[in-house]
Amino acid sequence: MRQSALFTKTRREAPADEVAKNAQLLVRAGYIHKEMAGVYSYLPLGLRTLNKIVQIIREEMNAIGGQELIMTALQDKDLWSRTDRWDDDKVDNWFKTSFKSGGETGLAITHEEPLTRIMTEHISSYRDLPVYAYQFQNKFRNELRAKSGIMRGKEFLMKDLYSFSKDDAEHKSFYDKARAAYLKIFERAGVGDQTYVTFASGGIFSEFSEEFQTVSEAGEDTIYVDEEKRIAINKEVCTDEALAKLGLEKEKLVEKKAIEAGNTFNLGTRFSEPLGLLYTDETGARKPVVMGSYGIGPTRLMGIIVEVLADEKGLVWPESIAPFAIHLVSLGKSGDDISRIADALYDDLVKAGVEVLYDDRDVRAGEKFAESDLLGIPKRIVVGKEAVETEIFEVVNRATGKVSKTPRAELFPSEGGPASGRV
RNA sequence: CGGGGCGUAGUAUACCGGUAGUACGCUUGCUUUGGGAGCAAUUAGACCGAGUUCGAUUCUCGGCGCCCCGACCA
Repeated sequence: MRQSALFTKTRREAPADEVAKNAQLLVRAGYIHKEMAGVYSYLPLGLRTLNKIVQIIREEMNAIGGQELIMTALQDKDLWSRTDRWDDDKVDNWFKTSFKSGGETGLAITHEEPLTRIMTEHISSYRDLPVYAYQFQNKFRNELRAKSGIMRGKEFLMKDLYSFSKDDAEHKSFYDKARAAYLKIFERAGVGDQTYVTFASGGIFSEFSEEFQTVSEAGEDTIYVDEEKRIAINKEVCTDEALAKLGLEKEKLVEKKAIEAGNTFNLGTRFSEPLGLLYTDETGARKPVVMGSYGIGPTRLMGIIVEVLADEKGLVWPESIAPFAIHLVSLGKSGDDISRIADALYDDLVKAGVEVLYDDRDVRAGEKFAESDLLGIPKRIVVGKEAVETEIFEVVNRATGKVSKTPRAELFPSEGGPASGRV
């Protein structure tokens, strides 16, 4: 895309009402717009980035047998009353509203109840199990205090997958697959090294749940990490008893600040029993379905990646989730030789299937470079006088700052091998 | 929800009981052209309501909104 056609602008100064690094940089770079406290819109660059994250998650969920659907935001009060999760005493962060025709509704905080009910129409025999279903959907949580930019909002995108299994053994087998898939997602999103499976409170469902915690100073949680085993335990549940149960030694643990990037729960029959999700087994006996739920917030993950990878110049995206693979920066003026070379390179890169943001504006070089750094696209190709004379282009790696001189032909994805710059 | 702070141009900020200044941006002209350049001109502003006062953007109260600490965080 030509940058001259991009409607968003960058800002030199951070907004006065944001303290979190992720929100400051994303607003400055024009990726997001703050609508209200804890409520953000995703502008073209932000949406492209978010969609990359969503697609990685989708691929990994599909790979373990997940089937994608989408449920409603508006929720049925009666349904939630049946699992005792409607009253504000029980769940205090509902956004509730009413129908003009009478009766209450609420905006979904999560989707165990509606999906369990849906499954009662589709699961009746052991032959129908297991089933794995997931969605990407905006969740609404009426937080008393939104904070940390896009990492803890009142409206945010969530990937939630639910598993429906015959028994604990079948559930456990899938649960382990889901854990592995989650680790792969964080790996692909560029924060694998910093992300640990972390034992945490299971809330009202189970003794423990597993959180996926990404180490960062911006984190709200404190975890104790065992670097060797690459697992951690949340401070909230870190007792001698828990450590013994998990086989962790106190001396080997290192305290870190971390952000919860994902969470998986063993739900057992907490929802299937009250909502009547039963199946008939081989012997003709009626049994409740064993459930699990698995959440990752793509918008939060986007914030985490900013927190972990950004530097003093601005955003730094891994290739896998950057809004564009290449930032092509022309230092020419429209109509001159430099511009013609840059235009031709842009056209050829697009034809080759490379996602390019082309800074074709008549703006000074310094401003273009500063903006390019802020936007955080992994590779910058600079077209200056040298390129006109030699067909050799300057390629700058945003993360490392390394500059390399590259002949035109090598700017294109190679046949067969790993495509450089291709996404 | 407890405590604290703050609302001034598109953005970031300053001063003041006598209707507001700066920087960036925007628009225009000239210069400049590999790290947010320079000069000049232009454009544009006191969250809402009530009160005190001759006069309120400034003081008081209420509302709304935003931020921070804590609590909370299926």
